[in-house]
Amino acid sequence: MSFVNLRQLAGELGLSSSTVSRAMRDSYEISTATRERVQTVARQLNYQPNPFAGSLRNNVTKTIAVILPQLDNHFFSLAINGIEEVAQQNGYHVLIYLTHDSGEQEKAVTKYLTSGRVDGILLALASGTRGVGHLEKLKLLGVPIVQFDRVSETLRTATVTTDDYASSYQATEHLIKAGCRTIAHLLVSESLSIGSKRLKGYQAALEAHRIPFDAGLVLNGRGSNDNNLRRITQLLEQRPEIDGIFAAVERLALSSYLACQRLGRAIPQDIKIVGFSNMETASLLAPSLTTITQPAYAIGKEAARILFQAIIKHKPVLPAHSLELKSELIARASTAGPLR
Amino acid sequence: MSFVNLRQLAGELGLSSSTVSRAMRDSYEISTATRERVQTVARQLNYQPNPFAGSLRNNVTKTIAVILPQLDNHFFSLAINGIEEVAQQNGYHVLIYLTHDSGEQEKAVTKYLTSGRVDGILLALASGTRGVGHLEKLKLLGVPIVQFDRVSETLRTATVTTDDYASSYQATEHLIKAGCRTIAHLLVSESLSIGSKRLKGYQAALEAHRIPFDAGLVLNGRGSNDNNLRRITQLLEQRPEIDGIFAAVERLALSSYLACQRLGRAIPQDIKIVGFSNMETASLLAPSLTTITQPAYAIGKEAARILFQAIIKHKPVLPAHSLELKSELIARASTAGPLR
DNA sequence: CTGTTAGCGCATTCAT
DNA sequence: ATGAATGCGCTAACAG
Repeated sequence: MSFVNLRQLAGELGLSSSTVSRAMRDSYEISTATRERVQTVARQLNYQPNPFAGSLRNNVTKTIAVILPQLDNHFFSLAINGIEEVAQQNGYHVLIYLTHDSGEQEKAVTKYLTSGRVDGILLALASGTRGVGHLEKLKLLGVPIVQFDRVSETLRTATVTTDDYASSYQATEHLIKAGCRTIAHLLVSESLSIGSKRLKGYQAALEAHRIPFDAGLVLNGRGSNDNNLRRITQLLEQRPEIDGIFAAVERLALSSYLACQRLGRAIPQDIKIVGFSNMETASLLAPSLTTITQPAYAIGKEAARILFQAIIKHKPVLPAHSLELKSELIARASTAGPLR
Repeated sequence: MSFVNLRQLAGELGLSSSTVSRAMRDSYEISTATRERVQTVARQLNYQPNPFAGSLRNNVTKTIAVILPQLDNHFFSLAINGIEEVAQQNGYHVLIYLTHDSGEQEKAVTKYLTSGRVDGILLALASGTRGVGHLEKLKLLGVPIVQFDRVSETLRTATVTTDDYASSYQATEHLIKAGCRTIAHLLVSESLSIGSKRLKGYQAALEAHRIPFDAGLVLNGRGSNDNNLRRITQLLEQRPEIDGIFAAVERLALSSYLACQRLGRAIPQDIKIVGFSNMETASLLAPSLTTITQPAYAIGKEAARILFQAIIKHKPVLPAHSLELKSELIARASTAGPLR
């Protein structure tokens, strides 16, 4: 597909292909004169080395894979921005795979990758994943993996996460201090690390403030947004004493916001909401929504950075390289101008 | 990197590598017995063909590239969802590149791709792009390109877009019929196809309703969100007679929404806003915001589909294959419950 | 400093 | 129906 290959270029120059190869790679054993001549002609002929020949030869693909549940989520969009930037800096290419939170799809994707297609993997676990055998296999094959945000506890790799426990504790405490006594928790899949950690932070804050934990206030937000909206509305109707909501992910925060609007529950006078959200504008559009914002961009960057260090140094990514970044609780003083 | 290659597998089976190769590809000249034996053992040994050897041999990469301005935008996130789905269906891998709307970055990316790294390209043009020479070169090399959403008029390829002109006309007319007489237009880069088409739709609607066009009401929304917010606020202060806003992209719609809030302009009583937005929840969070929603997911799917047809049939992607999909104007009856 | 040669893993002739 | 030989484009070991 390239117009000209190494041999043709060498022919044009009256040199052997190995000399040209070396000249192109700035080898020390090539005279400056020939190197420059080679590179000039290469540019003229628009020579581009075939990346697959190189990969075949060197077992280096200059490519990483990013495996994600979805993209309809601000966290992941921002994370990819960070990943892609670091990848470009390192001269790497980024393959993207979406699992739609299905364990099966995740397995299928990892299977593609057992062929040595990539030098490393960045992974945010699907909520539908049960075992991690497919990932262990990849590790065994020597493919470095760095997990971010949604990580498996059993798979021993470096991880980049946020302070899920601490920020959830803080969020719940924020509600308690604002006077809430009956606080619902909208959960992501419990099998997900972020799910259980955020739940634990919520429970711990309740306990610290001597509020009994009530499992009936915990709603597992699976399924479509519409479905969640319905179920949240139901919960709020059944338990009218609820005066606070802590939502563990963006879409549940928004759904609960809508549910309150529809039920005519004034926010934040009548009921208060705190939710994880990385949508820059969400907290602005919904001024009464207090948000926990994760440094999504930084998480992507750091995860990629850790991965590249492992790739370049040919060292495994150890759990010890893990990082936990801080989220930010943004409590808006709902001071927006008149609306409606 | 794979544990076992074709030769080793052949050795294990007591066959030649060529037989095994044929058996794996279901060649007709292999007995059913051996074929099944081969495939069983291959599965047991977890044989995965080296994709680069295949690419080198066949000039087929099973990979496409998606080049985008950003990802901090709902349209592109959704589009990728569609693209990735179609790619998976066709057994293809997806490389992603972000240009951050810089023409230079776009050039750099296309340069990578002149090496035959991909079988085809899906492109949403950077607003910073001036010439399309870099893309012409790719076309010349025989790499099929399908443009979507932000397309160049000069580069002759298939495009997948929405009815930018018609929906902008409709949006503007919606405002006029709602009683607006002084309608501001918040524009994306004029050099972008979507920019000029949406502007023209706006102008045509004004003209049809005998409202003179006033260039002072057109604001070119470049730069950061904060910067845009400031400039929009300024415009609204300088021209208090403005009673309608038509925003050509999501982030400008949100910024204008915020600007109105801050200035204490009641929406929609005092001032009405219509904006392009693909954020499912935006129009819900901001019930008084009327939105034009593009079928982003479908656009991604269609663009990918057109590309794969070209790739599979080894035919060029002609402009004749272009598609224009319909957007949807969602005028919310602002019936949300009490808020604040 | 430069050329010759071999081999990465696979698919595909061409033989048998 | 199967095997032997060749080459895709490149790099590196081994000469000189």
